[in-house]
Amino acid sequence: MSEPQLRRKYPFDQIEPKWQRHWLEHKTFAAKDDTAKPKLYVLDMFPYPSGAGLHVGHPEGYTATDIFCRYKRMRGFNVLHPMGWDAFGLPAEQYAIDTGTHPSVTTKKNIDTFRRQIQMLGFSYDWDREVDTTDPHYFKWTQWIFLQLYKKGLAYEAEVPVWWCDGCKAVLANEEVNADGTCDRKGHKGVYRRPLRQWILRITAYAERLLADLEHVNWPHSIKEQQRNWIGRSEGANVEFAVAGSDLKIEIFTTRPDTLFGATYMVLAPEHPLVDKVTTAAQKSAVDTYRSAATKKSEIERGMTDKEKTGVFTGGYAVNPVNDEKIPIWIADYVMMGYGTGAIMAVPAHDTRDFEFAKKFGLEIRTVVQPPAGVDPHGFTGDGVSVNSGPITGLPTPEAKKKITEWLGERGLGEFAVNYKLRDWLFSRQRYWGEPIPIVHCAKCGTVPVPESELPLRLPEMKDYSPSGNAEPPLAKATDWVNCQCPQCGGAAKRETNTMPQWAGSCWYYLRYIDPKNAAAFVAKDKEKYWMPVDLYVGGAEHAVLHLLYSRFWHKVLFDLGHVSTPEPFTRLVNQGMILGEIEYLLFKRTDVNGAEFEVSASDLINITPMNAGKARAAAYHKDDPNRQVILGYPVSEGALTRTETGFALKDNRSIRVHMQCHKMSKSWGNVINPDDVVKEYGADTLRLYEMFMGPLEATKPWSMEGVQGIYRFLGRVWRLYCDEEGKLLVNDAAADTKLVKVLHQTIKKVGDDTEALAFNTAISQMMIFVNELTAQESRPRAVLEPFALLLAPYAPHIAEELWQKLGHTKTLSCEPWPQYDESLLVETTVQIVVQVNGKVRTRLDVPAQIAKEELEKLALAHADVQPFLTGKQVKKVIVVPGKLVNIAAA
RNA sequence: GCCGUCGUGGCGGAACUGGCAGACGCGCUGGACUCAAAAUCCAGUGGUAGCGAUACCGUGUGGGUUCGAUUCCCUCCGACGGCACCA
Repeated sequence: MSEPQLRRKYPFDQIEPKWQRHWLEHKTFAAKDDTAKPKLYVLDMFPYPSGAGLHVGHPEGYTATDIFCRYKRMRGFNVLHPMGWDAFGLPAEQYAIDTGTHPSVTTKKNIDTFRRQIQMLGFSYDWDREVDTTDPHYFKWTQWIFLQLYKKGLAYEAEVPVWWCDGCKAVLANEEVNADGTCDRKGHKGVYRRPLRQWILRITAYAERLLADLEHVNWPHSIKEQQRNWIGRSEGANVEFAVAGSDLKIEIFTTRPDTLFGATYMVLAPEHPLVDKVTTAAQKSAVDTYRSAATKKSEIERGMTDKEKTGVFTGGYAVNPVNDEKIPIWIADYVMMGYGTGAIMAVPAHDTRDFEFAKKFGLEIRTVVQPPAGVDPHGFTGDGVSVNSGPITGLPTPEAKKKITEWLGERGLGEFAVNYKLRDWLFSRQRYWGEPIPIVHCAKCGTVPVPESELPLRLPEMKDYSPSGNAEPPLAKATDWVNCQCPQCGGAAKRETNTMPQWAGSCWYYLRYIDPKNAAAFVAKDKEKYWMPVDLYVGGAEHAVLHLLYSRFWHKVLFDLGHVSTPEPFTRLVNQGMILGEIEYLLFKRTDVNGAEFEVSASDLINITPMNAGKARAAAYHKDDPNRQVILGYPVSEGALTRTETGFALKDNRSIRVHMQCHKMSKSWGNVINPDDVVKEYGADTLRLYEMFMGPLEATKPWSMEGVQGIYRFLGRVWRLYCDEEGKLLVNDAAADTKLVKVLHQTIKKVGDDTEALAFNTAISQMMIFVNELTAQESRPRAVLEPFALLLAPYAPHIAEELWQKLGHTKTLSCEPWPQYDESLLVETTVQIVVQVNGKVRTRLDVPAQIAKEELEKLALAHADVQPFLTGKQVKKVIVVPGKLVNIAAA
């Protein structure tokens, strides 16, 4: 591949560095805090500068926003488009532990690489606003915001069971634990619960607003839905059950208070504090055994074993407040301590879980909701009509809920309640490379915030950052740093040794860009007011519930404190889709007992599962093999294949079908495309344009090197429209013919409309149509080529600038106004009308655009190609859509 | 299991509020240029039948609404993403 250097179709290797330098030196894209122009704040999710460098996924979103920004500048907007680094985090620290290099050194190096790579793509960032979350001038304000939260009572310490990851030797947030019990960051398996003193942010206090305000943002439906699910609001009632023979009360939460009359037992979570008190002597050993087994399992393991329900009777009884019936109290691990009150009333007739449990343990199942006719009431969880339910008998479910809640309220037995799945945010990490939490622990004064005047609180220099493994953060070893004076009483005190999680710095970075050098405030009020909110935010969907929920939370706190002027930070959010590796073809082979290999047609396989072991890329079973012997699939080159009616098959043996697949780019799949290589071979403009041409921004799509070459050819053709092989200008002042002018104006309209709508792929195809049209012509009129350079500029800015300069302009085209199209030129004088008979196209008519309906109908009916389809039939109806078609309904 | 998104040629994908399905690109086929190749340019390219004009079929499946459905409604199938004993 790399031997004969591809002949340059145009000198991108000279043009691109030239213009990148020009833009940087002239600060072409510096945003001015200029209130006269309409503002536009376009934000990219800033990257974590990993050692691996830029990935082709990064430029996808960055190119999209860059095109939008460049376009909007030409439309007269004052655009803020910044970039920075989310640079705290584990990999740099891990690297430090492995090599002894200080994380700040690694971080700086990685940032330099990322900056170089990003600048090499010609993005129009305002580099004077670059931020770095590890810069003390930046994290000073991260710490400051933490103190505002602390002062508002939104940050607190607690000894709580937390997710501990043996692999990372650190606590994970709920959000960092995968559903299968592994760590989200590294996939480590040893993740379990352990109690630890933690800093926690009271995000639950904002649950209602975080949910409600989703109504007001223009975000993808799926992201909003994910946030709603994560917050998990549900309405119901808290109800108190007395414990029989004692003064104890057990509070439960239910979303179905209307089924209270069907409660035949109660379940406590094994960790519930009242378990000991309700357990009878006879049941004590059984309960203890069950409980210790349950605590050994993590909450995730419990969730995963979605098989048999388990539980133990405590021996105690509760009294159902609605009918004074005694019901047994059980403990079972299908009830979680972390949700609601950790206790439930069990209504086996109308709750799936309770139903299963009751069946297993032979507990009473009592129907209290009558389902619609024909539905089995046992295990019916939908809405119906209450039966056998005292005061609410006969009421439909929604009314029954309301009425019984009122009834409980009047008697002091319960009340309306709202519950959330959302838990408070575990905010501390037992690691070195993060923002120190600006808190001092004093024996006399307790927890004391570091005075704001002493911020930033820097990390101490350390030689050994390795975590001790016993949950003692590495900072504890920096005794000179830890031992300090209490800011309040002046006595001996110790600093907090936990650090903040990586999410902290990214919670507010979009605010710092607005005023990145301000030493007196995290952002000046007037500037904040001018630039906020962010008009467009583009990034990956993987941040749906983490970063995006956390930053909304912080923003709302800052809003309540009067520091920012908008309740939501990001007006519009767009997720760019993932770029997958190239499509590969797999040939499946089976080995028989003698070791001979047989090729197997993919059409005979089931359960084809991608895998990566040795050379094999997928595993499958033969559809007729009851023994399920594993058959492996190996990559095969496209050249060995041929097309058949049913798909791709081997050239040599057409009965052997191959399987097509593609997956996420990753080192292990060996399908990673490095942007550096693409830029070197084809140039940045090609990379930008290709990534936008692949498909809709939001879609997941596979990489194709041939597609890159197609774009490269296109840019070569663009270049040759303007100049010859020696670079001599071909453009002349000859008049453009009307057809060309028309295509130009169509292109101006479509590229403008599509860019506005972020439909970059179709904008590019329109530019291709324009170039194809012009290539077919002899003349090269300036009147169409000049505006075209401007249209191309947001997409392929380097080549556009160079051509603009060749056309004789001395200033950058970045500030030129966007070309205007002339509506009158787009109007067709004659149009082609489709004539259908019963919905099928039978002929086409070229007619004047203004033709009368009746005239058109007459022409259509009389047409020679139409007549044969009408003979022997009666015309029932004729539909005429002006400018489009005539449809004759005949029978 | 629940929630969400989506199924269009050989491939990536177009198609405004229901109105010519397959724009544009890739790939492939043929041609021009060349000693030859690369590059470039031109032409063709959903399937089936036919020399042909043309005809029939065709937007995951089955149905419905409509003069007309890739688009709207219902059923089922499949893919992807998220959540997962949340009371």
